[in-house]
Amino acid sequence: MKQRKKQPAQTRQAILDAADAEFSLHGYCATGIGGIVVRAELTKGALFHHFPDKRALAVAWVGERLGAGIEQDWIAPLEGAATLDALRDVCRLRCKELRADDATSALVAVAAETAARDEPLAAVLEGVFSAWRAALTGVFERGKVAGWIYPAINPEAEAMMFVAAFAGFTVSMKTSRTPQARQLFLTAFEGYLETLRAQQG
Amino acid sequence: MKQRKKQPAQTRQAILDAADAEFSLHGYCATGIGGIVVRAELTKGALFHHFPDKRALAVAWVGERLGAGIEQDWIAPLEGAATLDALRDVCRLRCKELRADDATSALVAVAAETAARDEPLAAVLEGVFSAWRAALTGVFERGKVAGWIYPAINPEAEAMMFVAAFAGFTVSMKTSRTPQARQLFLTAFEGYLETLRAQQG
DNA sequence: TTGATTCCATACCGTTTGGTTGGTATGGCT
DNA sequence: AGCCATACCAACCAAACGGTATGGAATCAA
Repeated sequence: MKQRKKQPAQTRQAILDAADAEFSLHGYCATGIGGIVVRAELTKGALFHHFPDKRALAVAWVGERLGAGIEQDWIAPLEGAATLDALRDVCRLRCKELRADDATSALVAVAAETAARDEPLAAVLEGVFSAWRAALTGVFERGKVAGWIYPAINPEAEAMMFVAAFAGFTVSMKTSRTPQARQLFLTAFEGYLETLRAQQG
Repeated sequence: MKQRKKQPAQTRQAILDAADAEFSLHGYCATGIGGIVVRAELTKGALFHHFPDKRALAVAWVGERLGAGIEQDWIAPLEGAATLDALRDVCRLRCKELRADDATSALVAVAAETAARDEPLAAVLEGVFSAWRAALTGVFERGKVAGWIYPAINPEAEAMMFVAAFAGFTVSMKTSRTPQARQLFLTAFEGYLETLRAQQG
């Protein structure tokens, strides 16, 4: 299998890898181009060859990496959820494994930081958020049809609430680093999920 | 009433006024000292006379201004809440009047941006958040005693969930500027509040 | 009045920032 | 072979950043 010493797409991915790490760690504004190229073991010339400016790099990062992260962490696992217990298990896992540099955490952090004043960034962020919400809307709709979700639930509104609650949780986890906060949230969140369950007989 | 041409405390408040506007608008990192002193119609000399550095200014802003904002918007109104309907009305008002530069929004935004890597800032942020949660914990506890909150509710956990949901909502409002998002969230959030109500008879 | 101290403005400094420039090496194509 | 676009690097740049040094006006203690 003969190929070039270096596929240009490889370099682009290496830049996105480094950008992912740096943005997830420091947020958008506090991340410097210099830090990214050092981590990628490249130069600014390489970076600005693949991306016109810092904002475009961030847009690509959100769309490709954070989007993929949400897809992997939330959308794919939820696709097979056919009971409320399955949904609850996904939430437990996401809650327990949540780290400050998770895709979910980074998504919320960069949205809170930039979405209010950067329209192209807000647009791509909204795309990822709406995909996340759409997956949950689908779960609730299917659950209503299958009879394991309370029929009076508004799927879209409930997805909005679900995502907001989890997004806020990622922020809370950054301020109070005590492990109690995680357990406290999970307790109430599981209670909330139970209220979505269809009543028996 | 004789007094100095200018009370030093007045200047300090003017700086905090300007810092409040700038930080609420641009976040922590993207806000420059220059922008603050221009808005305050002062100079760097005045600012650095009252605050040792940018971080200390931010700490004072969070503790004094955001703390007061949360106190005014959430804690004081909740003090008199003696029914679930009263709690719901406070939530409706906060939801409807929420703007991107609200104290609540700014608190969440700056927490998401800085709390993970700035410990003193995280500490004062946690103070404001925990005061907010404590007010809700008190409401739930009082409601349980008075019999208008479902007895099985864990007040602390529920306060955690409540604050997380509302915090996430402030972020969602920045990405999707459509008015539907606001209504959608409020719908589900009121539904959530109803699940806290004590069952009749 | 005098001396010390608080308060604030002007001017400046070193560093870092995002971004550019000129040039070179690579590999595909004819 | 010869050519040319792509991919990348090293060096550089103006601007903005947070922060400082200095000096003077106002105020207070004596």
